[in-house]
Amino acid sequence: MAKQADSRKRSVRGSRSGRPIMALLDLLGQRWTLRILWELRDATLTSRALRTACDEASPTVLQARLSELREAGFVELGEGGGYGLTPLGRDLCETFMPLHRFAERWRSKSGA
Amino acid sequence: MAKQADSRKRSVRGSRSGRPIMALLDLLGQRWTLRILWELRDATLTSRALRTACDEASPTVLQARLSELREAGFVELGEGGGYGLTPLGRDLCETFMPLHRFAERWRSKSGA
DNA sequence: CTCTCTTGCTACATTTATCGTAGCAACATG
DNA sequence: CATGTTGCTACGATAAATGTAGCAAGAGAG
Repeated sequence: MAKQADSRKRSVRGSRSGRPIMALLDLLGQRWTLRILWELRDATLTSRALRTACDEASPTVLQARLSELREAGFVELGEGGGYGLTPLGRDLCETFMPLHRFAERWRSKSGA
Repeated sequence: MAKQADSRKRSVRGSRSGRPIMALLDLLGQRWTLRILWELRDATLTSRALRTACDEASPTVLQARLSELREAGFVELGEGGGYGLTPLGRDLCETFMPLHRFAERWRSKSGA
């Protein structure tokens, strides 16, 4: 039940414009994808630990996302078990790490 | 049919951890949210122009996302019509603008 | 006023994605 | 052998997205 051969060319769903930014936006715009990358940002987690970290999300989606992220080359399954970011995945994580700071600023805008 | 009073406190769905980064990740992790922000990054678009830009996504979801993004304070509807980014929204866009560069690098990793 | 075109926005039936529970085989420890 | 991990999957129930159609309000033309 292989999902797709290459998520860099054949985009995740919807917009198949060919532009890599769209494929990336599509991939990240799926539920739990951003969250998974975030939780893996500085730790290697087993599938079950990841599930716990992700608010007990259903393993069905988690596995699906994990497969896509592995295909994309962002996440890998270590030999002794446990998921972790690849160098490329870590690079991607760095890219939207400023989101954390922004989120704090965002709350203070009107949330109290 | 107001969705929620404040997406900074009452998270979009699923994970209600209270941490603003989670609320933000949840909001951005919904279909079309990232895309909408991206398409609005340097242009004010009417709802229909946005729909065209977003690969003819259904107006139902687009309106829903637009409402959420307006509540979040990222997007606003101009007086003469047309959606645009607020200063805060522009700020958020800047945050993941490096994603574009990353996407290009990503493709070149093994895509050809 | 009427006809036309655009704006933002919505209804509703169909399709797709996600949830939640349960369970599998493989491997290890005792 | 039993117990407890690991990654991963099946499947019915529920929530979300799609696609088509259409609404009221406003602007401009005749």
